[in-house]
Formats: sequence, structure tokens, C-alpha cells
Amino acid sequence: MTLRVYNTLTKTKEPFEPVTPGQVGMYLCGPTVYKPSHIGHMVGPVIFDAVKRYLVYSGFKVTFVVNITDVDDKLIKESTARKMTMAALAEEMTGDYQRNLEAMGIDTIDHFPRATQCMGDIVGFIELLITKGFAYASEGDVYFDVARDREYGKLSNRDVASMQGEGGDMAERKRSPADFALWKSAKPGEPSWDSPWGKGRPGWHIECSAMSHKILGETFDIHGGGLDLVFPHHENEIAQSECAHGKPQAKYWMHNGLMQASNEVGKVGGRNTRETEAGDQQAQEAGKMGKSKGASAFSELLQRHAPETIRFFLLSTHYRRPIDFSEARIEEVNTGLEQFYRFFKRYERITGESFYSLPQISKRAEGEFDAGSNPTLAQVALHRQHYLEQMDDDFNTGGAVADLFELVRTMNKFADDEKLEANKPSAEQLATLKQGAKTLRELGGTLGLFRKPVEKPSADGGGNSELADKLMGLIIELRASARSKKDFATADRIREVLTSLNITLEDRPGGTEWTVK
RNA sequence: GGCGCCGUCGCCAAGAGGCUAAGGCAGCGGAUUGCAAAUCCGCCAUCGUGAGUUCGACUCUCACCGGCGCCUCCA
Repeated sequence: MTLRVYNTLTKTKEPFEPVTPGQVGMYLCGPTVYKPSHIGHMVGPVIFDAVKRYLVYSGFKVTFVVNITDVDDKLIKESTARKMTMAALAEEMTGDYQRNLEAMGIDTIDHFPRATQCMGDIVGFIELLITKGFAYASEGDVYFDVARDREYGKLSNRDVASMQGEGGDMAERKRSPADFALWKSAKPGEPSWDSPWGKGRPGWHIECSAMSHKILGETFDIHGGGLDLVFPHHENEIAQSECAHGKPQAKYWMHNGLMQASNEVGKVGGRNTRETEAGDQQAQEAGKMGKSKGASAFSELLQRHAPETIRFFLLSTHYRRPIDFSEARIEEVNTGLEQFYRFFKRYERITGESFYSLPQISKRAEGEFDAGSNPTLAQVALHRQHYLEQMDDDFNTGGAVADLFELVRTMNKFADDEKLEANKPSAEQLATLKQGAKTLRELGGTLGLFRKPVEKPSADGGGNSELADKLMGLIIELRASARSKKDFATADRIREVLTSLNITLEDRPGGTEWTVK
């Protein structure tokens, strides 16, 4: 089995072979930190977090870089509007972004370079491009000379001649409308850095070329980002980096699909429409998600849904597909997820040990096991193998998740058939159950799932849980005594009232369990 | 106008030139249960439309219809 990856550059799936055997350098375009993150900002990090986990699991040593773009026209505009410095705004929003990543359990990122902390590298990079004749200074600005790059357009399959380019007030300083800014001269009052061309700031794309080069070198393995970045951002990055170094910037370009508002056009957090006919402009806008509504802060979303649910939601479809965002969908996915949690509890009831105390297998080879003539384990092995095949095929997380469900079903059936909850399980039965659970933990781990118990985001949780435990213990005791006297009217009355309070009772061989919905 | 993506069960969503077209949610029937809940078993699609290529297509080609993205610093 070999890992295959879809490469936007070649538009095909290719066998994955890193530049340096065994080592992988991976760069993901991070956010421009001018507003709080919304769900769309988490798509890439969650996906590439899973990609890294799977690569590590497959035996690679991975360096994962996510940049922070903390200097940009949008930052200037927003900080001016909020009457604060650009640096303070960037600091605030970077904090928000990183808190969200942390909440989502994304702890695989090794470097978070910030554009403002790499100014020397950026300026040096631009100088190199000028020296090599690929860029020119013009009235304090510096532009990339697109005409000099014969390969320009290869990623997005574009023809330079037909390019419209940026218009606006920079037009007359450029040789060609398709040229893009590497350095922008500062207007009075704007934040700026010194450079050979005067005070100014970097253009949009150069920081990624400079920072990826600084940390990962001239040619690294995976460059990721949202599909919307293919043009112009990644096209321009390729132009800058490859003209500067004379070699490929990245071997594989991976692009994830964008989050879209369900039922509506437009994507979360995106700008509104391009110009359309005046006539249907109205209609179009009406169908679009209100920017504010759909793109609500991610931190708010976290108050309604567990991070693992959001992760599962994002990974339950193939990464290159667009995802329709809707909270109803997230809820639906959560219903499916709960099947796993119920199994974890069941596992604990039977073995007396937490599912989460099982060893977390982090290498593929270590997860292999001999099923012998055990039919349940044979099933487990089969699903494990199928899961890995799915993941090997361009990280098909959507297809892989199906095997996770199959795994749970297999183990539930085993527990049912062998009546593990009613009788004392034998050592052999326990071993089988553990192997199944271990495999589930192993495979889920490659997606960053099932790593630790979920904490429910419910508003009323936490606080008086000790009191609740004691009260429920008493109630369940009273109901049990009623049941033992065949007083089902009382027993059912208790359960009905609890149900109306969103508390579910489950009578099991070992006693009654309660859960809050 | 240019470049590209998508249209699979009620909803979401894998997939693939011939093998039973995964899985989740919802629904129906059954086992289990004092009754439930949970779990298990079973049922539930011929793949937007039309034409072509082929021994054979849902999977390839073309056209059409429908939805979407980028071409203006949005992950």
C-alpha cells in the first residue's frame, strides 16, 4: 500500500514520495489576522492536522508550519476603524486564532511564523528577485515582473495575456497589469518598515515565499491551503519562490474545499458578490448568507458544539469537496458520534477500565495484530485494513469514517452475542474486546479523534454535578426498589418525569445509568 | 467571456468500466426489555437528462439542464 496524494499542480493523484526520504515539510497558509476566526478558518488546520497525524502514523517525520499574516491592508483598515495599532489588532486576533486551534485539539503545528517577525527575510527575498531580474522597483513600490516568468500560470492554468490584474491607483506604476506588488510604499501614518526602496510593507504573497523558505527550505513537500488561494496567492508564491531559487517550491500542492452556507450561495466569511447585473443583484444578495450570521465567530460555535463534533463534521467528507455549513448538519453528525461514546462507556462497564486509558498506538506497524481464528478479530482486521486503504488514497477521511462505524458495530455485536455485560467475561473475551477498542482508538487517533473524553459544551454542565450525581443516585435507588416490588407505575412515572427533564435512564444488567441530553 | 468543480437512497456522503453502489442521519419490521433506552438483525437507491465509445458504463467522451468556485489581498 502506498500513499497517494492529489496534486493541484498536475491535477492527478501521485504516489507520495517526499524530497528527503522519511521527512516531510508541510506549509499551510494561515489567516490574515484582522478579525476573529470563523469556522472557515478551521477547515484547513483540521484537515492538515489529520494529514500530519496520518503521515506521522505512516512513519514520516513531519514539520508542519502555519503562518500568520499580521501585516496587510485589511489589518490597517480594521485597526484604523477600531482606533488601535495594527500590532495590537494582530496580537488580539492571533490570540483568538490560536485559542481556537487549541480548543480544537490541533497541537501538531510546529511553527507559527509571523510576517512582521520575518521582515529581514522578506526584504532579502525581494532583493534577490530584483537582482535576478524578476522584479523591479517603481516609485517606492516593488513589483514582480510576470512577463519574465515563463511558467507563470501553471498552477491555476491561466494565461498571462488574458489576465486582468489589479487595477486601481497602482496601475501606472506597473509595467503590466498582471504584475503584483512585492513591496508597497507606506502612505503617511501607515505602519511601515525600512527597506532599500523606502518605508513600506510587504505585498500579500511574498511573506509566504519568504517564511516557507526560511523554515522548510527551497523545495519542501506539501503546500496546503483553501481552494480560493490557488489564484492569485499560490500562483504568485510559486512565481516568486521558483524564480528566486530556480527550483520547485513545493512538490505537492493540496487544496481543501471551502465552507459554504447551506442552502445559500457564497461561502462563509467571503466577500459578497462580484458585480452582477443590476437586476439580479438583489436576488443574489437575498440568497447569500448574511455575512455576519454565517461567519459568526468560531468561539461562539464552540459554545454550542463540542470540538470533537466539529472535527468529525469537517472530516466526514473528502477534504477537496466543499462543505455546506449548517448547525443542523453538525447536530446530525453528533448523533452519529455518540454511537462511539456509548460504546466507550460500554467498554468501561465491561472491563472496568476507561477506553481512554488504552494505549494510543501512533505507528502503523505497531497496530498490526494476529486475528488467529477469532472471527470478530478477523472483522476488526478487515475494517482496519480498509480504513488504511481509504486514508492512503488521498486522505479519504469520509470513506475511512465508515470503517470506524463498522468497527463499533462489530464490537457491539460481539458484546451482545457473548453477553459480556450480564456474565463475567473470560480473559479471552476481554482480550478480544480490548483489541477491537484499541484498534478503534488507533484509527480514530489518525484523525485526531477519541484522544480524550469529551467535555460537553452545555451551558448548565459542570457546576453542581456532584449534587446532581447524589440526587440521581437517590432517585435511581428509589426507582429500583419500586421495580423490585413490581411497582412499575411508580418506576415509569419517575422515568417519564426525568425524560421531560432531558434525562434518559437506561436499565442494564449492572444497574441503571443516566445521561443528560 | 476565461479556468475549474459538482449533480449517487427522504437528508448528508464514499465509490467505481463487469464483483452485494460504503457509512451516517431519518424511517419501517423483528430480537432483547416488565415497559423503555441502548444494542443487534433485517428492509429501504440503478447513480441529473440525452447521445456516443465498449462485449459491458453509474463510472470514459460529447451535448444539454441544474448548482457552485476563482478570474478584485477570502482559509
